[in-house]
Amino acid sequence: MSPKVSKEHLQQRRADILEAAKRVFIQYGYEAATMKHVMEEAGVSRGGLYQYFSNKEDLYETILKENLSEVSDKTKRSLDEKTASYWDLLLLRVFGEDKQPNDEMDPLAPSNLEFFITGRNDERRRKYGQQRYRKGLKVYADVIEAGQKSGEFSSQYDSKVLARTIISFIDGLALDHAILPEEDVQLKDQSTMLLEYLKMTLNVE
Amino acid sequence: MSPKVSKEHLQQRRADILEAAKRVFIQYGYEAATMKHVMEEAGVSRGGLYQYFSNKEDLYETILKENLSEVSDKTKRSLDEKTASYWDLLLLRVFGEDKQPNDEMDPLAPSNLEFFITGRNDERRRKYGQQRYRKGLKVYADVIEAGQKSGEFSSQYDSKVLARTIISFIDGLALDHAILPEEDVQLKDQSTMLLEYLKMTLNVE
DNA sequence: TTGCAAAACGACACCGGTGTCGTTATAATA
DNA sequence: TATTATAACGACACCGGTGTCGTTTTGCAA
Repeated sequence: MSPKVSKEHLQQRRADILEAAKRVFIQYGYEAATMKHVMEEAGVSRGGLYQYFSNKEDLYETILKENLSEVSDKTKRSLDEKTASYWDLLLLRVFGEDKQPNDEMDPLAPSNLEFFITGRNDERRRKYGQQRYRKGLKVYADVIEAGQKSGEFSSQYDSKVLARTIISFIDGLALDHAILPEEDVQLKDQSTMLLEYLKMTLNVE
Repeated sequence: MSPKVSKEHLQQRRADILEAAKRVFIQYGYEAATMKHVMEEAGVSRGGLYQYFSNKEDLYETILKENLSEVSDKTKRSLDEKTASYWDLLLLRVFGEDKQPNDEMDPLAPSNLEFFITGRNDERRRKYGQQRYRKGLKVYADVIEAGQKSGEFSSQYDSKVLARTIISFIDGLALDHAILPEEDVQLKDQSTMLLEYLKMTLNVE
């Protein structure tokens, strides 16, 4: 398809592989996914794949990196510009675009948890995870702190503690729904509980 | 040590292996732990180990089984006998013996999460996890429901949804602290947030 | 159209973990 | 003390996944 350079083709191929890999990780999870799965899904050979990514870890971290930005960046930007209430900002960060409890969840969330928890004893992976987490944490903490300073939110809880707790809460929900079927309790129900929690701890509405 | 039967020696050996395995799983986590680690930690040969447990999964599920009971059983029993307030019962279940936020955590918790999340695509493992989870859920739901019926707890939230949310919350904390260092936010701080959450949703104190 | 750089290929060797099985060692029993 | 059932042993074959590397293919440029 693209021997001897061409940059565009090269990037396209890379993007294709990344897309395929993402699908594979969503389907199998991080541990169970193999490079062979990715090869087949992307329609590329072993050698071809390794030309772009040196191993599964590299591949996954690339996906993580490119996925991180979206909502988080948007929240950060909005915070700087202060285009909405802090409460709206927080809802945006927590629930995404529709800003309210919903049934959707980042399909990569389970794999992410898997990636970080299985990597907790690996120096490199742990450092990477922590760094990443801190960034995410900061977004929450900043919004909360700003909201508290403005008087929009109650200041009864420490912004950092609250931020970390909210993230734990969210991760817990993702974990729970990765393992368990919906049955009588829907993800939406629990998202609503999370919303209630936010209202209570920030004393909003 | 114990050729030709003796039942006691046999059970002792089995118990020793189980103890060793537990240590190994705590240290390495489920995925990274190998039967070799267990062999070495238990001071038993490959063949010896396989005499007692047919594989890692078997080994781990046995540990899970024997660890499950403790607090959960105690709570269940207390509930039947109604020896304490439902609030006390709930605290016992959530925080363990001292019934208040603390810095400790089941050292196996991270491995457990790992075990269940990596097993989510395996028919057997998933079924097993779900069944186990349901049991745990029921303990919470029963306490909450009883407390609500007695008027001790507010009934504004559905007991099942609340139970599942509490468990998610707890698992989220365990996950968070398996991956992240304590830094400025301590596990105890977040346990306190959990306690607050319980008070708010059940309208206690 | 021809030459070439390098993208794509896939066979291969390697590795670590697994579970088995024939052998050896030993505690109970008579 | 001899016998024996079987616990314990550890070498081995196997397997699936990984990453490499020599070969082939192919798009661009002269």
